[in-house]
Amino acid sequence: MTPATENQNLSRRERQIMDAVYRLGQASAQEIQENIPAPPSYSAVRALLAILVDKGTLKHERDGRKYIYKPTVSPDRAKRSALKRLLTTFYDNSAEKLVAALLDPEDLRLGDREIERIRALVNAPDAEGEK
Amino acid sequence: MTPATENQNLSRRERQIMDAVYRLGQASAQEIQENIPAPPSYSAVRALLAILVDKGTLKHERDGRKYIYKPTVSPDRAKRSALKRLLTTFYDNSAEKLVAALLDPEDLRLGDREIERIRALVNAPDAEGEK
DNA sequence: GATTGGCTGCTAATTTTTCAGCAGCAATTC
DNA sequence: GAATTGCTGCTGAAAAATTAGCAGCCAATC
Repeated sequence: MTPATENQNLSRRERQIMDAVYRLGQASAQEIQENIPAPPSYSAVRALLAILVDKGTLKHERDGRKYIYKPTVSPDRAKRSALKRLLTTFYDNSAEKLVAALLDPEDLRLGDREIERIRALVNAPDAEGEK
Repeated sequence: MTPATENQNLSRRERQIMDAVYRLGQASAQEIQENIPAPPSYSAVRALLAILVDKGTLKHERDGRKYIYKPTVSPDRAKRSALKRLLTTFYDNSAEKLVAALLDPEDLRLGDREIERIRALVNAPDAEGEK
């Protein structure tokens, strides 16, 4: 009876919608539609949203006359879960490999600033007391 | 005309199978079945595999009498793509935030060893020449 | 107070996904 | 050389996902 932490069982469209919501933090049906690659009709989006609310992965609040949708799982938990999944699927559960990829200019092009900030982060004496 | 880099259009089962293949590097139908959470019948797995080969996201090679399945997209490209997706969906496109999450003991519990290696990696003078 | 705009809830139908079963084939075992 | 084992290819059917359309409601506008 795992709660909504179960991301695995979402359909393609459902997943797209969840991604959009996570990206936006929260959003109206219309905003969500605008944030999906090749979006279906507005009405289809709303149908999917209703399904997701029913499944318990999204909740909605009234904002004036419209609904604003938010994930039921806290962004933090969702991030953590996605990060772990990435690690196990692609990086052999090695944080080191992931960081290496992050630094690899073939992969991403980080600015010197960003690298500097990462360096500071990692070198901080309390690399575990943080947050 | 993006090639098989397009991960987005896979169904739930297809996605599960691809994840298993990426995790394993390469695998037989049977191994794949064993690596899926609540797997369908062997025969269903093979049906899905055939679809994926047809879609061009997997290729197979004979190994003796059986097939070994591999992604058509190189693991490197797949990793990069997944990493970027994680960044944009959950970390606001900030590598720094991602590293912070990596170091956060709430998220992962990295060993001191691992942290040390990451530190070395980041501090390497050629934080961009690295491969 | 009638009209318009933007949103909801619901429904039915099409399309896609998912599944299991069957026949065939080659190697291995007896 | 017959039987067994483990795999492939194919097919039809059930289940799930995806879609668009319609009616209703509330508030703002004229």
